[in-house]
Amino acid sequence: MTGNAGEVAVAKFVNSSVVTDTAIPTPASELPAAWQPEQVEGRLYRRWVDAGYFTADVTSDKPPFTIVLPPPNVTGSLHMGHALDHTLMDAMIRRRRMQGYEALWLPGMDHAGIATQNVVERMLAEKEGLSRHDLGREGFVERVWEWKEDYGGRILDQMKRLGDSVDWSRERFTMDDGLSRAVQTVFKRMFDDGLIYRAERIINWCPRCLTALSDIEVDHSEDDGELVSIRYGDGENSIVVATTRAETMLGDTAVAVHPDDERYRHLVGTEIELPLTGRRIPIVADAHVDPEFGTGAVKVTPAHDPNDFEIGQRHGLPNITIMNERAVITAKGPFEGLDRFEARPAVVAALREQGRIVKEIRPYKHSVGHCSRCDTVVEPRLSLQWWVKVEPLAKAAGDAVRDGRTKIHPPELEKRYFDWVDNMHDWTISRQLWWGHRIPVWYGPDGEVVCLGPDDPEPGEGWTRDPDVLDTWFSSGLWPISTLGWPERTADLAKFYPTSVLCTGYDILFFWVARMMMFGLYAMDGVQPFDDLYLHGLVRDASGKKMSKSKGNVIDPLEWMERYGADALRFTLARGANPGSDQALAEEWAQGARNFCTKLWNATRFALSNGASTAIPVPSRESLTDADKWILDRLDQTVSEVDALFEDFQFAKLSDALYHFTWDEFCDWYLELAKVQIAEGRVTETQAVLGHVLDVLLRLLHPLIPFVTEELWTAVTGGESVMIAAWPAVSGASADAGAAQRIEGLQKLVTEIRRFRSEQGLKPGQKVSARLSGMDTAGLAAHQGAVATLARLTSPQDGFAASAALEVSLPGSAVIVELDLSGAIDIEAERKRLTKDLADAQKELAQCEAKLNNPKFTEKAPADVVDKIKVRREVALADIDRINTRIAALPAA
RNA sequence: GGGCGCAUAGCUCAGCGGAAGAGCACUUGCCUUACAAGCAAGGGGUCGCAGGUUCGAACCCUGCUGCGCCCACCA
Repeated sequence: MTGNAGEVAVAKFVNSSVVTDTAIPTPASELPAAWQPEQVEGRLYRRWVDAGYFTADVTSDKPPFTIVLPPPNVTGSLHMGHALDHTLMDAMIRRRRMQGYEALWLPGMDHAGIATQNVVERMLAEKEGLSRHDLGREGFVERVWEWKEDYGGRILDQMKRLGDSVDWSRERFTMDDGLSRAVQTVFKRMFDDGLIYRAERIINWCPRCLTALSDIEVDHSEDDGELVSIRYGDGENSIVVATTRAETMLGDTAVAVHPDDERYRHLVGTEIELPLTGRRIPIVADAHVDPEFGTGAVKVTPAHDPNDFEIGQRHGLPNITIMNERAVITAKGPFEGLDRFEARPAVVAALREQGRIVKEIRPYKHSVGHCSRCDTVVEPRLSLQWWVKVEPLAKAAGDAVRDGRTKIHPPELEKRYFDWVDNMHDWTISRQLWWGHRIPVWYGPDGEVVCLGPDDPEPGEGWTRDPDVLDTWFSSGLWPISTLGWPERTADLAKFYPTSVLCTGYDILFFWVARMMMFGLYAMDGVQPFDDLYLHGLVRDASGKKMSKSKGNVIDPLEWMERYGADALRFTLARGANPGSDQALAEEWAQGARNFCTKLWNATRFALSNGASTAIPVPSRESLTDADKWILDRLDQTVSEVDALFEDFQFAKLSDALYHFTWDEFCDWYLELAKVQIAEGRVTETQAVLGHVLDVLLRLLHPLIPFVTEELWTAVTGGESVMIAAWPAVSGASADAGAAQRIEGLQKLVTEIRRFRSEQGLKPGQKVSARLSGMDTAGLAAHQGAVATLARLTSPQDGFAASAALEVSLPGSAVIVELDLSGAIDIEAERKRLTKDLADAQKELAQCEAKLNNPKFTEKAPADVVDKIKVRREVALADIDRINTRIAALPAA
């Protein structure tokens, strides 16, 4: 029965029935009466770290299994999303480690450009009244590093609370020397390959952060605004345009209409006067204009709108910038110096005074972009920035998934991935910040532009370096390769790349995952950065709403860990993790998981107090009882089920399988049957089976709930650590169907008797005298004692007088239970019970007959289905017969 | 404007062509010598609505309704 995995754990005891002086299992009395995680978790975690269990050995011959931790922001702290993410990764890593892989889980942090710069700027302003400009670039960056040392990375300590078995010896930071080297190297290579270029275009600009933003750093929301229709020009040749941003009309350089629009055909090519400015602007025809929308005429502001910019390019229009970087109007005239939101009503008022406002819709709901870091309304701005030409990179990223080198789980999300990589725009990578990787480009006195690699000497006098830094996602995108030492061909890179699984929430598929794919494939000559991409859902509150600070429904994982333990939090999250779908989280769930840990604790403690031990060899199969064989077979089935579910990233289902095996089968039935076996004198054999089942079960549970299993497993086996024990393997023994059927029969019999007792109002503890017949034919002769104990029956004595009886139908037979209740039974309760059973049986019969009387069913349905229905009909008929007999035997009311 | 997903027990969710399931909540009885963070027994669902395919539909198809999410350059 013991698989090869089990033998590792048991090996040191097998040859001695007498426990020797080496590794004596902890006596049960030494386990505290209750599982108190807060007193144990920290100690266990330190022991694991000190023992070096988390450290991956690059020189080992074991096959590699690698996960890189999605680097949390240096400013961040652990939230439920991390807790879920980390729980799943840790479970995978721990299992692989136990399976004999060289498992590497690589941790680290992201420097989080804008977020960190904002945090430090705010702190400087509050504490010292200083702006970053007061300190200057170098001084400020120095202060950010100081901040990072003092306050950054709190999340790393919080990860230890969760039990993350990450390799701390390999911890990285996106701004450390090695990773900066990787950034500069890849930048230079892409620059040389023409994949990075500089261009003046309309970008998303945050007037508060004063930097460019990429498309994904902009959040869109439906906001209340206004739609104002303005008449340009006068008389016959006037034209009406509509806008939500009236202030931008100061920068208009044309009005556009659709080329096929009859209404305006005569105006195309003419000029019209732009109000308030006196400038004359052309009317152009452009297919981009939707003739159905509004008046079918559009004002064109090339310097302040991406569409207008394109129209401007097509028609050679000038770009007139009318705002500065803080979105303050710079156009000469009465509006100069006004903020864009002050200028808007002012412009409208001025136009109204001239009678040029034709229509005003207010409020007008439309989509408005906001800075994802500070929520300021983004301003499209014409500016010179650095770009990544994504087309070839994105194509490779798509192909890696298309040809199966990287598999996405769940596959439903593939489409989203393809939609993204197949339609990606070029990526703005320059940021007007100080905190980040500075762009390695220098400008010479005569307009030269030079990109340098990390080992190139810097140019001398007269050259200046580009002041901008790179988008944070640029360095995050390199994470799977840079953390392993790229661009050096390190041993780590050779052994651990490509990484095995990338595990993260589907919400950052585009932000991060697509970028890692592009960079990984590019830098590693077409080798994908990960084999499997597992995307889990988001953690929501109890009613399924997204957690957010403003809603006040954020749950702090640390609080739950304090209240219920890290294992309980982990089990709760794993149990809710169905692939691709979000999970709701209520505190009761965590209580349930805590209860599960307690149950496991008590069961193990009880087994140990009865001498459960892995030091005793499990008896040969022939000498096992039905109960032993049943629980060992079920354990075996659970091992293969859990394994298959792990391979398929089905964390909710495997958690559920383990929960039910532990509670419903091992605790509720096997432990009770084991008590009987021990009482009947079958001591060492039962102790061996108990020890073995616990050994395997605790190893199976360890990836999910590492702390409690470590504490219990070392007590049961005397082994060093369950972390380094072998992962359970299927035994290979074929399951004993007969034993399983007999145990199921026993369960049904006991449950029916308990039900009868409950309905008769008998106290659970009260013993009842009873006579069982038909046990032999049912194959339950050996289980007489167990049934009696579990159903609280005593043998009939002299003077036994059956006052009630029930029949329990089992496959192929029935057991009759006659009970002496020493007095009147509750006839009405009994009648009610039998009537309900009768109704159930009759309903069953009716369903079967309806099918069997339908010739189409008997002709077309497969034979095995028809046979099954026939058997069900026979059982129902027999049940009805028995129940009717019982009802007839009841005294009249 | 496109695309995707979801509607199953009071709540949160599995099941996705052959007897309606789990956890929590609920009812009843129990401190029965591992566990009251527990034990035992029990109640509860015409599987969103309307059609269709099939011997058979929660499950497949069509339409509808109601939610949710993603993408997009709707002035």
